[in-house]
Formats: sequence, C-alpha cells, structure tokens
Amino acid sequence: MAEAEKTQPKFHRLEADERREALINATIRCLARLGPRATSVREICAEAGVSPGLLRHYFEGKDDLVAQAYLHLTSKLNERVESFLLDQAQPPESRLEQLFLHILTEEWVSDEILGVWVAFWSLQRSDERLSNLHRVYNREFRDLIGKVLEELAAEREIKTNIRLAAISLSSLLDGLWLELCLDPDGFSAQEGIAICRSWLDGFLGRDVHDGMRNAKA
Amino acid sequence: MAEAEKTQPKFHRLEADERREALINATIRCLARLGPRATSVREICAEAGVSPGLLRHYFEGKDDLVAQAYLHLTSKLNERVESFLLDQAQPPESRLEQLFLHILTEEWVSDEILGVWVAFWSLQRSDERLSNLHRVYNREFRDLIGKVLEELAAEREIKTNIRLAAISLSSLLDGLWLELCLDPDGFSAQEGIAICRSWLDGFLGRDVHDGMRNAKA
DNA sequence: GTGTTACTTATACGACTGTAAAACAAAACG
DNA sequence: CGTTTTGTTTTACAGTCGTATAAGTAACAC
Repeated sequence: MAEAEKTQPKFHRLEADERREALINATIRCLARLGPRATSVREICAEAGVSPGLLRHYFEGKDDLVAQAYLHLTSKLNERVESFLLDQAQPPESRLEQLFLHILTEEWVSDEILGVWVAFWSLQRSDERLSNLHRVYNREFRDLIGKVLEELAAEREIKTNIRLAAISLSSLLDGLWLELCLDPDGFSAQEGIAICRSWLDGFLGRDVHDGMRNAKA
Repeated sequence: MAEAEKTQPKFHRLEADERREALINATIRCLARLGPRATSVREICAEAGVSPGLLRHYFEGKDDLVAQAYLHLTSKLNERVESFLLDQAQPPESRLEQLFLHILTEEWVSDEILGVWVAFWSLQRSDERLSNLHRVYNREFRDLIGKVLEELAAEREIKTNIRLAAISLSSLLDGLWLELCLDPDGFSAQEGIAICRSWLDGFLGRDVHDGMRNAKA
C-alpha cells in the first residue's frame, strides 16, 4: 500500500461523444467475437474498459446501443459510397467498379459487419423504429446506385426502368456480400466482382458472358 | 372434483417423430412471433403444449432444436425446388420461372422463414457444424440452379462459366428474398420476379431492359 | 485549498435463462 | 388384473440477464 500507487486514478473521464463511440466500438467487437447471444451488457462494458452501469448513462439500454452501432456503420458506409459514387471526376463505370470492390472486399466482408447486421435484424421485428431505420438506409443506398445508373443510361441512350435496375444491382450486391460472409470459401471476392461486372455488361447491352469465362478464382 | 372429470388423461403420448416435428413447428412459430431473443425453452414448449422439460428428451438443447428447424426448412425447400427444377417435362426457362415465383412469393417470404434464418445465422458463428450445414444446403441449392443453366446453355450453344452464373442467380435470389422480408414495401414480388426474368434475358443473350420497362408494381 | 459538478463505479434486485433429476402417469405387455 | 416400460411432468438449481440506485471520485471553478 505504498502511497505512490494511490496517485494513479481509478478511472478517467471522457467526453460524451468519445465515450459513446467507445461503447459503440466495443459493441461491434463483442458481436463479432461472441455473437449476438453472448454479447451482454457486462461483456460490452468489459470490452470498453468501463463498469456495467455506465451503459445506461449514454444509451436507453442494450438494444438501443446495438441499434446505434448499426446506425454508425450504415452511415459510414453510405457516406463512403456516396463520396466515390457521385464523384463526377471519374466515369460512371469505374465508380461502380469501386463500389463492387468496396462491398465485396475484406473491409466490408467481416465478422464485425455481419455480427451487427444479424443482431440488428433480430431486433428489427420487435421495434418499428428500427424497421424504419433499415428502410431509410437501404433506400438511400439503392438511390445512390440508381443515380449512377441513370447517368450511365442517359449518356448511352439506354431506355430502361432505373428503379428496378437499382433494386436488381443492390440486391445482387447484398446477396453476394451475405453469401461471402456466411461461407467465405464458396467463391472469392474476385469472382463476386466479376459477377457484378457481368451484371453491368448486361445493363450496357454488352455480352454478359465475356467477362465470366476467364474470371480467376 | 366430479369423478367424471378425472377420466380425462392429463397428457397424451406421441411417437418420437411426431413429437419432434411438433416441437420444431412450435419453434418456427415462436421465432416468427417473438424473435430469436424471446424464444426461450419455456416459450417453445408452451407453444407446443408440453412441459418445459420435454425438450431435452428429444433434442440436445435449445440451440440444437433451432438448428433442426433450419434443417427441416432447408430440406423442404431444396426438395421442392429440385422437384420442379429438374422436371424434364417442362422447358428449362419455365422451370426457372417457377423457381422465381416460389422464392419471392408469400410462402417463402414470411416471418417464419426469416425468423429461423436469422436465428440460425446467429448460431452459425459459434458452432462449426452449423457452418457446414449451411454450406451444404447452400451449395446444393446453387448446384440445382447450375444444372438448369447448363441445360439452357447447351441447347442454345451459349459459352459461359456455369459456376459463376449459378452463384450470380442464387445470390440475386437471396438478396431479393432478404430485402423483401426486411422491407416488404420496398418493392413487390412481381417486380422481384421481373428482375429475375431480366437476369435470365441477359443470360440468354436477349435485351435486359425489354421486360423491365413495363413491369407492374 | 475548498466546494461543486457530474461522470463513473459498486452493489443489489427481481426476473428469467437453460438444464438436471426425481416423481408421475399413460400405454403396453404379461 | 398386475407389472413394466417410458413418455411426460414437476420441481429445483445455479447462473446470467438487464436495469435501478446509491456511493464514490475525478475534474473543474473559485
């Protein structure tokens, strides 16, 4: 019990925004490491290095925290997607190429993202506000894709149903992303990207099979 | 306390298979109605009309029961899909049409299926056997699609990568199904089917946009 | 140095969790 | 009818859950 040791503070305070973000990141890590079931209030707070009671000072409860984690990640995704999808400096086709790479590459195909998504889907049914949250994010994403497709269709004088085309591409991306997360050995990210390119070939009136034939695993 | 009432038995016995299936169906209903979190052992057994202890006489535990429910549904799906996807009496194209209808229609787009799927995905990370289960089912489904596409490619002399094409179509179906479950007002089942038809148009070398333009909501 | 603020911890509570094991009762067999 | 078998219930337990509340203490103002 030397007095020198007593000078170390038992905890240090953080600003509200910092603490909130720390708890959100801890939640994401816990969901990735333990899954939705074992991610308890105590586990999250231990991961964040704080005591269990603190969670309720910054969030309505555990479910709210999970929802905020989902919101945090979707916002980040949509921001980044928007930043290079609406970048007029590049041709639309290579902007979409960047999108494919971003969604089907390790950064986004991860236990962290899948964990939060599955946990959110579990909660979505119970709470109508969460359904709205998902709807808003999802349509935002779809509309971003729609805008690029519209540019593309306009400059090449393609007559189509932009809304359905956007739904098609976003669903294809979602499906590829999910299958890649659930079974990483089913196909490679490169093959997923080749599939997306092929979709784009069809949209632009090119042969759908040209790019598929010599896609590397 | 009339003696006549005492003649009613307090419970009736079932054969092992029947009781197992009753518990599986109860699990599916609970997951649909309450979500994965609130679906407890007691809730499942109450739904099945039996006492809580009975679950452990037929299953290793709650998680095992959920996995069996997933297995039950995936087997049913793949059986039905196989029955009309490999039906040589019909042309390949209309067999695929049936597939689109089956996957994107109310029977398969339901809280019951989504509930079991999300619950299973939550468990998948923890248990490697469950990952294998998912892989087997998923590749079975993909291979079935691949066989039809192969027939189609052969008879029309289309040179392509069948494996990637099958991954593409199955991912598109998965994505459309999931988005339809999570946000039923985002687009209609008819629009989803139109999107799948358009994919098939591309595969067959036809114009991708023809069918999209006048798809009804 | 003292007082105030509010962020953080510590502790506790009631409810619910999944599971184990013993008691029971219905059906099958003798 | 008596006995055995076994599907089913009942009860109990140890553990964990999310949350509420009070005590504590670091940081800031003065």
